[in-house]
Amino acid sequence: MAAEARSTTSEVARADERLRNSALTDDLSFLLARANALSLAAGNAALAQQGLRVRSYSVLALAVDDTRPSQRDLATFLRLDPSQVVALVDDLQGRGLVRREADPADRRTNVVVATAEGRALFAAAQRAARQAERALHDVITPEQRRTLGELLRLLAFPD
Amino acid sequence: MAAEARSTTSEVARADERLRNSALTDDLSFLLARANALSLAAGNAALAQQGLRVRSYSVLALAVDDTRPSQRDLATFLRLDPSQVVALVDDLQGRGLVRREADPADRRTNVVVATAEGRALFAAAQRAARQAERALHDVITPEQRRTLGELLRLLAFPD
DNA sequence: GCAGCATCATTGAATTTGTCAATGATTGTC
DNA sequence: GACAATCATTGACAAATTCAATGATGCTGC
Repeated sequence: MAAEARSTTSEVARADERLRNSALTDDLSFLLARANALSLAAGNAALAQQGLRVRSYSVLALAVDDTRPSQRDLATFLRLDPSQVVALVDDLQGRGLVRREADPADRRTNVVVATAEGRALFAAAQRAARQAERALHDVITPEQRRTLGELLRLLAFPD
Repeated sequence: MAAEARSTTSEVARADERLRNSALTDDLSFLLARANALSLAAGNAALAQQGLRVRSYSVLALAVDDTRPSQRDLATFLRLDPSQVVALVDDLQGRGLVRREADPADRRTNVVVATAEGRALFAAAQRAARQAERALHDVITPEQRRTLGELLRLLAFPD
């Protein structure tokens, strides 16, 4: 019979309930971190079928655009160390998804561009990513999604 | 004498500008990730003076509350692997900031509670964290901050 | 022109974070 | 009282983060 165990489903739920009333829950940073963790997990799961992770997907996305970013540009924009970009581009290039092209204007830099295969894979990956994102975000209305995007953009790109 | 180099300040800014118009910028997941990266960096910097990181700060925050969470509760709530919680609590306990207490109702679990020192340190850390957060978030109005909090809560705790 | 400083990509190392499997102690179930 | 499940813990490994050093190239000022 034992005293009511705290590990019962209802008890665990109650513990979670209690924690949700903690001070942390008013902390934008915490909410940001938790929402991001969920989003990242869902994204990685959705992209796994294309052999991508959120990281490499982001690099590929920028390579697919006609922006011709240098590796430095990618590092700055994605908030990565330049050495991480080397590894990411190495991987994508090794799979024939992107190319490093010489920049005629500056021979120090590599411009990263997607190959045809890269574009094709990205198209499929984007569909998977969008679907996963939609599933995650259908707890809020499209209107709220727009608002959220605007607010996050302000935080993510404070000028 | 050399064609206009792309590494000029204005050129880098232009590259960044171009990237900001990329498809990624419409991606809530990406914005979430970037905003979180900034927030995390600022948080860790602010908490460094107390010898804390965002991680350990979060654990301490929940231990300071009178919620008496088990380590499993902390893992679930913070989306950490239970083994990570072990390391975090080990560290905090080693510094005398928290205690593991036996749960009379279930001898398998440890309840994590803050010591007096832990509470004192947390108070200082919270001030530092709030100040850093304020600096980060003063690009949006208090009203927007409230809205953002509500929306993030929906994403972070989808029930 | 060229000397000195800055920037880019790259390598390598150290640290932190994320993920998983296995284990002993305990608990709940039947 | 046997059996499955849960908790904390350990250990191993992959991924991500951070930092310093380096060779090639570009820029600045003289």
